Amino acid sequence: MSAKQPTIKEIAKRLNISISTVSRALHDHPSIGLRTKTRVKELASELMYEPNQAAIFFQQRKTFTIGVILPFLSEAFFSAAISGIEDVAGKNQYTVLLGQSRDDAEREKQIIDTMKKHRVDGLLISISKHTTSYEHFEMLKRSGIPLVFFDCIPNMPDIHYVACNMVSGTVQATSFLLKNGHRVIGLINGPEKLYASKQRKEGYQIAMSKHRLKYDPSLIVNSDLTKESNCEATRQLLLHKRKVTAIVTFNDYVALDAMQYAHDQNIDLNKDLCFVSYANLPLAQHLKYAPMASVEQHPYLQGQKAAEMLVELLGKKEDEKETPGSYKIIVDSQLMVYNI
Amino acid sequence: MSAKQPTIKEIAKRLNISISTVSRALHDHPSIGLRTKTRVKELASELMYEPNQAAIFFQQRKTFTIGVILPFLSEAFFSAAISGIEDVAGKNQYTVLLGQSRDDAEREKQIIDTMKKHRVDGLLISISKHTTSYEHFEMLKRSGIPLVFFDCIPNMPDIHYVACNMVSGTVQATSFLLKNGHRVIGLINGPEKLYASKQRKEGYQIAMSKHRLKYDPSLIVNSDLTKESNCEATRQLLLHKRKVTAIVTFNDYVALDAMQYAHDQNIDLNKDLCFVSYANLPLAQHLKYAPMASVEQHPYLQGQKAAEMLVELLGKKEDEKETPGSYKIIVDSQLMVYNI
DNA sequence: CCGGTAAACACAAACGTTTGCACAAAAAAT
DNA sequence: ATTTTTTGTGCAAACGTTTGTGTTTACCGG
Repeated sequence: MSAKQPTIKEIAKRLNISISTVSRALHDHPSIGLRTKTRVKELASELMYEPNQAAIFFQQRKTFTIGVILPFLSEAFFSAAISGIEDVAGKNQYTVLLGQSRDDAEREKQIIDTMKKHRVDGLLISISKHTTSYEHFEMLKRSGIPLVFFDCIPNMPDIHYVACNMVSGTVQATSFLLKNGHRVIGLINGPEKLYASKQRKEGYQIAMSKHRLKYDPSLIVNSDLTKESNCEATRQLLLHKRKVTAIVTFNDYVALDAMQYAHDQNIDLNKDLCFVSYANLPLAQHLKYAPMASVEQHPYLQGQKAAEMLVELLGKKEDEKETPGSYKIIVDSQLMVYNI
Repeated sequence: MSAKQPTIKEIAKRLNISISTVSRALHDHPSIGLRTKTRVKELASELMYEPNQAAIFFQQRKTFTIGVILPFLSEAFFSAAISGIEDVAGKNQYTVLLGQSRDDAEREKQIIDTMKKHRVDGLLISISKHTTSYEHFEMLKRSGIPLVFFDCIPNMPDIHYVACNMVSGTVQATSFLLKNGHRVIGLINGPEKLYASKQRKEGYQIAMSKHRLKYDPSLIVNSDLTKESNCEATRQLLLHKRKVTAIVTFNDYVALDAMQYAHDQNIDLNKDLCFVSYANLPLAQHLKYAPMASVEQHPYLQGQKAAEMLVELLGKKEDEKETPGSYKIIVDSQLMVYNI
């Protein structure tokens, strides 16, 4: 059946010309006569010749492959982000190698190894929330593999990244509640050490001071984002000495747990207790209890930007001169208010 | 900085031995003395030598890469499936190249081309719902690239695939409603030509005849799965001359639209009108109106099985002898009843 | 008619690895 | 002491391309 793939050599032999001539003919090299060019091209398409990319990758020391490592594709944010990545990758002749870390630092490291083995040209990473050591990232940098972080970025100097401005998003979210008359607003934040958590906290504080309200640290509770932890955090806020009338949650999933918990405590949602969160889940309209508003983080856009950045880095790699600076892009977040 | 990757040649030179010896030493070839073996290995790890996979891929005519093409990662089903795929791929030293067809036949074809260019060893495909021509699949087969379909499979002879038995799932779903006293049950099905639709229809009929009820074709309506179409289908069923008290829907997303529409018509859900569907969305518990039950299709398992099948095919490829038969695996579906 | 130039092509090296085969030295068998 | 076997290495080809540097032929102006 499948007569093994014809090679450039085969074509050369049949046409009684040299391999190099065939190669150049196929690439429209100027130093090849029109006659031979057409002869070569005709035979090539007749034999259904396709260049052996493996050989080319090898020869050019480039695989035209970019690795993408992220925690979970099941999170809407990431599946949207990877679509953005895929699109710009495809436009630039790159293809994407996928790896899910499942929020496991060990797995993440392992995936990085595999990707390195596979000689990806560059890497796009949203780090797992349990990644504490950045050794493997440094290692990659040392091997000269360009790295662009997105969404969840490590606390390292001189890295390229695109992230979302969660500060402004949180200011918007909190201000929205303040404008609606709420004065005692809780914040269920993520793990304390997470950069994303810091930003939310900062945004919360800014919004408060903007409205000349004094910042009450006890209104912020941290959750490790498990269902239990989310409920516990909600419980704490509900038990707060001041009557909390609104809560900003780390993301929509946290909001769901919190709202369910509150509902189970016979609290009238979106009346006695309002929620605002992050992510803008696509199913929001179908949810039993949806938050009043959610901060859109434009995952597709972030994916696009990150991929574009990487492609650019890969391009300039040829110039050999590494510009010492690092690229940073901050995508603005945006509060989406639901009218239910 | 990054002194360019050390090669096997470099090691050979430093140790004053031949390249082949180094290669064999690193592979624990029996014909290499213990002394040299350790010497080689020590220097290798000292230089942080890593084999150039690109060269190896080229040399072995194998990339240890499998391509995965599916419609949308944003659908929970597929993100679960790809996790299964990734897991078994990783266990077998394969890595996965991703492509989303977005239910666009043209895109699908293009992705296949790219993957072929990248010389993937094999392909895992869930075809787009708009794919009508199977020419590109045939072409792949002719080039000797093993192909395994999963979930959404084309109507072609001699293909390898793993799919879910939607017939039995539908029998279960319909029987569940019948047992709960419903007698006039509607079915909002997908596009008529889809294999998945045929199976659901068949299951519906079987359940009916099992319960000695006569099959009423007008109780089955087709939808193209857009929101409008879903609502229109619901409308038709609600206007049916017989009073429909339960509806089986093509999947959870259809159910959501249908339930919303019904609710807007002031119908008391899960009382005057019950729903059962497919997919078992993870967010089901948080939904405003969830179906009473949903058929679980075990996407992770399907992904696993499909990947395992492909890996096996890739393994036996070496024996060159193509066994003419084709592999088929049918995963059983299972009705999950929610207790709300 | 000669030197020069341009056009069209061929040669060969290189990319890094694996692997069949040949070969030497040492060990074992005769 | 000679032959055979074992053990350890080296040589070189092969995988399919690209590309720098020759080499040939033909044409041109002078």
